[in-house]
Amino acid sequence: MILARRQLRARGPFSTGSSVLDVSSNIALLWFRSDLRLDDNPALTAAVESKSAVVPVFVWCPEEEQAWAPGAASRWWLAQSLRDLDARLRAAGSRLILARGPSLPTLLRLAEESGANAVYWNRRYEPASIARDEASKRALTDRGIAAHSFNASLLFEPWTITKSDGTPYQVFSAFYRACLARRRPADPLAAPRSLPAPQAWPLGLGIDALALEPASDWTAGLRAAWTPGEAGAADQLTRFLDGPGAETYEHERDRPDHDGTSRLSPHFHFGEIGPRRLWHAAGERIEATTDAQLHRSTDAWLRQLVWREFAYHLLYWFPHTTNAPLRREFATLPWADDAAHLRAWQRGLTGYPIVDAGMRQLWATGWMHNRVRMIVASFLVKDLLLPWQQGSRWFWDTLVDADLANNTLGWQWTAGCGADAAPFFRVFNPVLQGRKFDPDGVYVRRWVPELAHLGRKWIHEPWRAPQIELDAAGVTLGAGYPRPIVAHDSARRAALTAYARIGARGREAGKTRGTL
DNA sequence: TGAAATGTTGGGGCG
DNA sequence: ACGCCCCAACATTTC
Repeated sequence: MILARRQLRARGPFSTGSSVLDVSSNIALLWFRSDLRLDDNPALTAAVESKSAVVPVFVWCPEEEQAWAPGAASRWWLAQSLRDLDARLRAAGSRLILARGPSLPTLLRLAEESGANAVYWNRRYEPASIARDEASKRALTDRGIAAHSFNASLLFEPWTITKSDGTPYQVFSAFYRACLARRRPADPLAAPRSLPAPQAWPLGLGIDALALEPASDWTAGLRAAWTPGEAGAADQLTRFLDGPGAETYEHERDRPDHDGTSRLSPHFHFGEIGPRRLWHAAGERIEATTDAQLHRSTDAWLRQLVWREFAYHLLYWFPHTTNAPLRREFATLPWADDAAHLRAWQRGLTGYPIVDAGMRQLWATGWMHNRVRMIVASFLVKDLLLPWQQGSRWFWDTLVDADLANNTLGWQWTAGCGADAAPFFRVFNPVLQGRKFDPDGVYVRRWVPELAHLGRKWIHEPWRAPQIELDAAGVTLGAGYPRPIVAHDSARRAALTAYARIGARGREAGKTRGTL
């Protein structure tokens, strides 16, 4: 701390930074990855407390994510978030050094240039990241550079929660109970006021050199919808905790026509806010009130937070599930191969208004309401019988909150092929779901302007509307707005038939195993 | 975090 | 008044 203050003073307006008194000459790299915040950042706090000068670095290397390099929307967010992080670091007397990967050689170069003898980072849990980080830790240590890693992004790291026989949980409710039975997560750490700067900064790139943002600017919708960065995350949390949605979250979160969700998912993905901060805020709220509904609502969103933990748990223990079903027998399901159907789904031209509204919200804003994600996912997998991997790939490329663990869990849940998955016979009816969760059609009209003048009675099934109503609303089915690309009732029956065959095979296999 | 099919019940119209 | 039928509303089962 003393060192920090001394250096801050030395970095006054007339200082070049080279006159800093340097006693110990300990220098630490702080390797930012998906923890783009100063608040509750254990690696950052540890680096500062180690009495080292701190060199914050971010290394861009999508190749190391293997098949799952960030998509365009995610890269846009990353660029904004890195700018924000750099600004916050500058306010604390530091700055962010940007570099292009591969990570390990880049860290070694930066360590050499800055004279660092330690690297601090917060752990990631994707299979490729784990392998990369373990190799990096070994290589750094071999070269006499200390490597320290921490947990910033989970309440409970995946290997700390197992059943009594040591195997991972595969059922959410049991996992949830096990989490609640734990000692409560540590309190969040405060952001350091200042970061001790080194005498000289290593060479870094400008953000444009990382080419994160698209060449042609289609990001107006993203910019209108989001404020990436730590302050944006904090604002969003405040809005959510204090806003009218807070006490009614339990039900409001299912209403895409309202604003009842936290909309924190992209902030979470990039680590602009951590789960301990949210857990802590929830705890304070529960202690401060006796309102039963507020309790239930708070429980409901902590439950959502634990779903996120469950997703990381599953990804850690079953890393192949990003591409292949956890329940192997689902690989043999007779999936369709229909490029036109896939394209109609992607573009929001299926003829089912709630599905199309969701897909267009995704395309325009990089985000989709969670209830609608379930509806469009069910439609792709059950109505179109297209492989869930095609859906997860599209979400990956278009979501600003694209997250390997959450995306994998969500799609395997929908397809019924994952841990604690939806039962195969659960097929969402897009008309009923629309009526139930967007009863006035406000959400549909917002994202499907062709239907803007259609009344609430037919808004979720325009193909059944009397011609006179369609004319009055200026809707021309088949031209302005498509007719349904499949009939839901027959599509549903076809899916049940296909899935039932898998079910029979699964039971057969189970019987066989049982007799062995 | 579903929906359809099927079963049950009870009120009211009506002969 | 009574029994029969219809059917809405709700409950249960099934996919």
